[in-house]
Order: sequence, then structure tokens, then C-alpha cells
Amino acid sequence: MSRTRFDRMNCGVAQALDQLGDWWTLLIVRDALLGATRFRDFESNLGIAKNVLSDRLAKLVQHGVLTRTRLDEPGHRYAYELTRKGRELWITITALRLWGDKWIFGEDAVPAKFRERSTGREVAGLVAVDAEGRRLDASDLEIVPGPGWPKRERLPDDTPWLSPRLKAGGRRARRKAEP
Amino acid sequence: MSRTRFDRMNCGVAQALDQLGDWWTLLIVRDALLGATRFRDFESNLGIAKNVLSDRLAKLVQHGVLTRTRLDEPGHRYAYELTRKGRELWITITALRLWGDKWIFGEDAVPAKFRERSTGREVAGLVAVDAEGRRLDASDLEIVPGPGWPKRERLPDDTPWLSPRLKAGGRRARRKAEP
DNA sequence: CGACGTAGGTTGCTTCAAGCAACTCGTAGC
DNA sequence: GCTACGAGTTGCTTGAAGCAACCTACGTCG
Repeated sequence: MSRTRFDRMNCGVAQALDQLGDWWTLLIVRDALLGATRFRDFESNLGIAKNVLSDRLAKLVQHGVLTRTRLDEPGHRYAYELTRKGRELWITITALRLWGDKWIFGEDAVPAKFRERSTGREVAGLVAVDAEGRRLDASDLEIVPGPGWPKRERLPDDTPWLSPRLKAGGRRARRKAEP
Repeated sequence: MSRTRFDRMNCGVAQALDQLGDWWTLLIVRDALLGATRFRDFESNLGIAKNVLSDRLAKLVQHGVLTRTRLDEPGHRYAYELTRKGRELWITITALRLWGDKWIFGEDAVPAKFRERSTGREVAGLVAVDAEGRRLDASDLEIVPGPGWPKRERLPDDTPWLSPRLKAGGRRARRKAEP
């Protein structure tokens, strides 16, 4: 049967994966962030089948991650370019890259790194900040309802929510609703 | 035919997606971060088919993201718990959640937020930092070869690498090798 | 003791999507 | 007019997602 849609789940992670969770999609976005703009760029970089690439690009355009524009240049017909929505995926891509570099390649086998051009300092990690840019303690986060919290559902105070288990410690998991 | 494996691609993003790119995998990790530990927790939270869940959990254990331990408690047979490798995925999950909240739900419909327990400050974003924790300018990053850069390939200096197109600006995309 | 419940799966079947190859369509160059 | 190229589309085959049914070990209720 058809793939389960995540877009009804009341969670930003599920929503994001509904638009990005296809096998090739995030690699297409990665290449777009690195400068690829044309059908053939993606095709030759990724080794992806044409019909799958065609489908993924169309979906990304449909979701507002890419735009497709016709070019006047001879032989070059369309350019795919990231929207602001698409460009902001660099954080997600970077998070994946740092995790893959650390836990799969390992420190000694990282194929490529990113650094600040003006200072030469390498990107070593991502940290959570608040609206004023102050760094937050990732091991001390709790979940609270936002404006779109479903009215029918119990508030987190009533439910046995666990804080994200970012540090070793609290066992005793219990049931919970969809975050 | 079988799905293309990404694990030969010389890129941390591709490596990460090879272990996490399945449809349900990142949602399973999300629930594990929120405290789910048992087969039934994941099953009822996600509404995933048992055989698919069984397969995904086994793969996550195989990849060292989760551990499976037998419990002595009556009726409770196994507990799935995140390893350090798994716990560090909270950054990736958070990046996805923030992106989905902003670009799909929108500010007024975010179902849940995360905040620092001690101060009440909400997580508003993720920023890149260097090894000393200094914040880096995401719009001014360049790519450089790491220790695992394939010896056969041209160095980035020789190739028409583009910096990540994080800010509007440089058009003129050209071809590039696998990052 | 036998019926039933529960946790954690496995097996079988059906449909959808990934991969591959071949073909199309419009433009351009020679 | 013929050929080449970019950017796809169409058709076919296999693998994986979804669903339901079944299994097995353990506990427990009557």
C-alpha cells in the first residue's frame, strides 16, 4: 500500500520528513546548497535515475524548497534554485553531516570540512540558542505546548512527558502522546 | 531493484542518510529521545506496522544507535535505549523540528516548543560554532578537504567548488565532484 | 488446570515506488 | 537534413511498505 503520510502528525519533525524524507531528497538539497542548479548537475553528481530525479525535483518545487526557471541560454533550459525555505535547510544538512562525520567516518576519515572564510575556523558543532542568541543547555530542556497544541489533548503538565533524554540519567519511560 | 546504498558516497550527509534515511527511522529516534523505550511505545505512538518497526529497530541496534536489553520485569521483555551515538541525533531532530515548525506549521501553529528548564528560555534556533564554542558566520563558509579526502580526487582548490549558497548572491554554478 | 491477556514479534499477501533502459521533444549547430 | 544535447517521459521489473493473521513465552484470573 501507499506510504504513510506524516503530514497529519502534530509534530514539526514529522512535517519536515513528509516533505524531505524521500531517499534522495536531502542529497538533492545538499547539492543545491553546494551550487548545483541544473537537471544534469544533480543527475551526474548523484547517479540518480532520471525519473526519480524528475519526481523529486517536482516535489521540491511544489513544496517551495526549489524554484524552476526557464533559461535563455542555448541548450540550458531550466535552472533549479533554492528558495529561502530551501536555503534554511543548511542547518539540517550540517547536523546530518556532522553526525555522519563523527559516528560513521570518524575523526580520521572525514572527507570534507567547512570553515569560516574570514577566520579559517572550522565548524565543529551546532548549539541551541534562544531568540536573543544566548546559548542554551541542551541537557536541561523541557517540552511545552505551543500555539498549535491540539485543544483536545491533555497538556504536557498532565501527561507523563519526559524531558529529552540528552544526558544519561532518567530511566522509567512511560507512555506519551504525539509531540 | 534494490535501493541505492549511500554508504559508498564520500560524504557525511550520505552516510548519515544511509543509516537514518528510511521512512520511519528518524521518527523512531525522535520518540526514543522523548523517552520511549519499548516496542509497544513506538508502535502505538507512531502507528507503524509491526514488521516495519521490527525491521527498523533491528537496523538501529545494528548501527549502534539503540541497544536492546532484556528486562526482568513481568510482561516487559525488552527495552530499547539510545546509545551516545543515538543521543547525539537530538541536534538533527531539532534542526528538522525547527524547520518544519517554521516553514510548514508557521509561527502561529507550532504544536510544541522546547525551553531551558532553569531559565524558561525557548529554543529559537541552532548556530554553528567552532571547537572553542565561538559562533561562526554561516553565510561565509567554505569547504576544505579533511583527512579522509580521496587522494585520487582533485583538491577543492582545483575544482570549481562553490561555497554553500547560504546567502543570495553568487550564481554561475558549475560542475563538481562528490563532496 | 484451562482460558485469556499481553509483549514482542514472524509470515504471507498486496500495492507502491526505486531502478533501469528506451524513447520523446524542442532547440541548435553543421 | 542530420546529428547532438538537455530535460525529461514511458514501460517494465523488483524490493519494500502496509495490513492482517498467526506464533510463542509468560503471567494471571476463575
